[in-house]
Amino acid sequence: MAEATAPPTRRLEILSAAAELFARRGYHGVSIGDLGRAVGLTGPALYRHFRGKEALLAEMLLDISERLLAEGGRRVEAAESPAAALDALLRWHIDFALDNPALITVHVRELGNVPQPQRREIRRLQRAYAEEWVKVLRLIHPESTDDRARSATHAVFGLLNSTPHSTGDLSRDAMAGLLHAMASDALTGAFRS
Amino acid sequence: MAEATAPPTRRLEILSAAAELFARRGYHGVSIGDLGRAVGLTGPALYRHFRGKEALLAEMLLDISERLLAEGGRRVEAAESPAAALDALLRWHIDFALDNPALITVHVRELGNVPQPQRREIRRLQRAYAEEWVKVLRLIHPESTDDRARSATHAVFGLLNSTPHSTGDLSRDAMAGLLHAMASDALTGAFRS
DNA sequence: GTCCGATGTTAATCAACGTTAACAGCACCG
DNA sequence: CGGTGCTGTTAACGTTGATTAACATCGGAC
Repeated sequence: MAEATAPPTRRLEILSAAAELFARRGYHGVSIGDLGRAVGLTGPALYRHFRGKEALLAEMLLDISERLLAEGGRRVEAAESPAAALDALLRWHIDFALDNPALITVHVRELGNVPQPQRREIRRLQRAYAEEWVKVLRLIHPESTDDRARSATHAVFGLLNSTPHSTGDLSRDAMAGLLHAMASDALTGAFRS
Repeated sequence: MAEATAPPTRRLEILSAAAELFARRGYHGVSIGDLGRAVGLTGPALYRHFRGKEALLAEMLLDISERLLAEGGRRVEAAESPAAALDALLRWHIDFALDNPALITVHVRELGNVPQPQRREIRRLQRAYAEEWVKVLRLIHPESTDDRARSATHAVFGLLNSTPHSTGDLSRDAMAGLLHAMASDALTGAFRS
């Protein structure tokens, strides 16, 4: 009873459905059976594609962290000034959050459920991504401190990542503009002594 | 083997420990046994104080929502101008978040695990609290829209509630000041057309 | 045409969990 | 004193869940 189409799309299809379910009900609130059903399979079928539930989550978070860091770093390097770099980071993060609300939610909430070997690596990537922001902020505000820049960065992440909880009152473009304006101003406010 | 002290403190003690555990590992990641152990009891002992695990969570979220709304409303009424009201809301929310990081985390993440009769009530309270912010923002920016004010409010909640994820680089006072500055500026940025 | 690897399925296993039952000590009231 | 709640405990129950085993199908390589 295999589907006519059995491409390597399956893994991605499962990851995508899992992101949605994990975001809505939490990692422990979703069973392997739920996951399978979401893509038209039975639970055990997932073991043909992933080592287990934890491995699935780990791969999901690893992928998100890598994408955030890679593209973030790319845009910073391409920028011609610290201010432009910050703007590029802002736009990248906003686009990612608006395009992948479920991924952002899981990324923020479920790290604690990833087993240790991979948990470390994900944390490393998350930290490296945050440090991109810190680095740029320190170039713009050399008179401040790393600690302040780090706290401001996390606060802005909180602001931008809150998107998934917004019930979509605004259009995507309006929301992107709003978040950009708010985050920009928050970041200048963070360094006004 | 009852403790010498068996005051009604027990309920609060359990709720407090539960908040900490739920915040760290998520509702489904904490067992009744874990909960009991955290206060020096066995799992089944909890049923002397709560109807069940869901009821415990419900009571916790209900209490948080009520406190946020009650004190928020009080401060708004006591304020002499919309600007002062906004400032009061800001300070109240920041104080609450910094003093109760675990509660804030659970409040944001675990609504979905509350069973239906009480879920509705909690949502109602959360909405009412957010509408306090919206109301004040609309007084300050009558030319804007409710939708915009609502989205801005949720974004600011995200910013302020991100505190628990900050690894405490700054002192409490420094953090409070930083959050206040960032949120204030974010909210003016939200309405600059 | 046959064989094989990839991809499914159903049935079985084993642990964990929420909850309830049965029982015990303690404080306090008469 | 004797009883009666209140608050614990341990043992037992039933369910659910992750994982594995055993078995089926299909498409393509030879």
